[in-house]
Amino acid sequence: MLARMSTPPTFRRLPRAVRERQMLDSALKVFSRRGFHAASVDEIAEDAGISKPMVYAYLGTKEELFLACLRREVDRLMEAVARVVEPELPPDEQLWRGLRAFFGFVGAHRDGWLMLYRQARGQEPFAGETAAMRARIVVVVAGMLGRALHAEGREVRDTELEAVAYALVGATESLADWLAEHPDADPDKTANQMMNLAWLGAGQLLRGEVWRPSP
Amino acid sequence: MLARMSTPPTFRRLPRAVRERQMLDSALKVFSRRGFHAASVDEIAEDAGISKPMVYAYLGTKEELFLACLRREVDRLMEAVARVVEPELPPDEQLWRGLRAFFGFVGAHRDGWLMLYRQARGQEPFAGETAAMRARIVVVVAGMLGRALHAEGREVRDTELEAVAYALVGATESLADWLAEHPDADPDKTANQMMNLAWLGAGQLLRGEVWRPSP
DNA sequence: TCGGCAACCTACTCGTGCGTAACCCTACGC
DNA sequence: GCGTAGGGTTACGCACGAGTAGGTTGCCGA
Repeated sequence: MLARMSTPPTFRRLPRAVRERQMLDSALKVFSRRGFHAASVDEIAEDAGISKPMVYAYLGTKEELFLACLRREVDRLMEAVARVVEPELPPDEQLWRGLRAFFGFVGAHRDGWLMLYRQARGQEPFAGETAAMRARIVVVVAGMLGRALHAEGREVRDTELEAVAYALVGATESLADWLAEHPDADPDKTANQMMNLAWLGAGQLLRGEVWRPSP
Repeated sequence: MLARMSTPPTFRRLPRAVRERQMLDSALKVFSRRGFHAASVDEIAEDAGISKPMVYAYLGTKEELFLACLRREVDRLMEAVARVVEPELPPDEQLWRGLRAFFGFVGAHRDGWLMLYRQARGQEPFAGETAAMRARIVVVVAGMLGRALHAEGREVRDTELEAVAYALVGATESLADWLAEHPDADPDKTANQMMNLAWLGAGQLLRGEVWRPSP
């Protein structure tokens, strides 16, 4: 049985680099849906169209595979944002471009976003990786806000600034999550909504206006 | 070896209700740190000071145990918020009280928050449970904003309102997460910051002010 | 005081899934 | 044409952990 079909090289031997990409693609697909523990290396190998020992030969243990996959997504996301945010631009334009790139990435790479946001947090060996990424982003956002306010002649305490940045990053992630679950939604429109909330809301807040507890 | 110590009833037999509480407490502790899959029923049983078959006898399978644990935390959180948010209050006062209760809960029940936020999302059998809770909260927040704006004579499209509510819930969660990792921080102060961001930011935004893409 | 129920245990079975040993086969350089 | 390196496989060892069978002990009411 299984006599050779008329096209012998249907199951081609492929160079290592190509196979590694395929494996990482499959790993992303499976890990992002199931999470680290519920995913099995067998399933990833099958999805990639090769057998399990190849995965171990090329990418190492399951943990290393998850990390390689995670790092690739972190790099893709950071690179997509960094490419459009030029340092000479005014802060609001930087934020706007960054948000567009971010939501664009989430819209185009649902799995990558789920990997970063849903799976890599909490699971202990990997939580630090995303936490570090988040921290970098928070610092960048806080910097933008700080510079924008400085340009208007206002100074705000760093801890205050960082808390606002933290909240804005969270709001952005939340909308990204919403976007990931509404594939027909428009990333640019979402970016616009977030930009409004960030620029008007945080700006006015940091400018000194406050809501008073007892009316 | 291990001859009976001088205090025979040190390891007391306890009524079922008490044991179940202890088990759920231990389950929360272990699940919130390790996640569903990495946690073992043996570890939970050991932490609770009993043996594994007791867990199965009282709370059922591992999945049912996780669900019972999760539902208890959902109920606690919702109850803590519902207790202070009286429907007759003006919307801003409702939001303020709700935020205080929420951050208070997170500060006092770190594990409960991690269970809800980090572990129960993404892991497939349970994701729906927290998603439903989130959805309820988003609707409530959107309702508050809508009523507040209505009182000022403004109407905003429901989708717009929901997106803003989604972002605010995300911002709140993000600050809660920050709070959970800074045990010395003050929940009330965090609630105040979030209140400012929500009330000033979202309010002004929904009132019609926009940031324009090209300056 | 004595049955019996309910709390609790030890000691298994058995499936699942990571990681590997030991092999095959084809293309390409020489 | 032939050896070898590298792409590929099957089939297994082995550990860990969910879930259970079956027994033991203490408490409480009649």
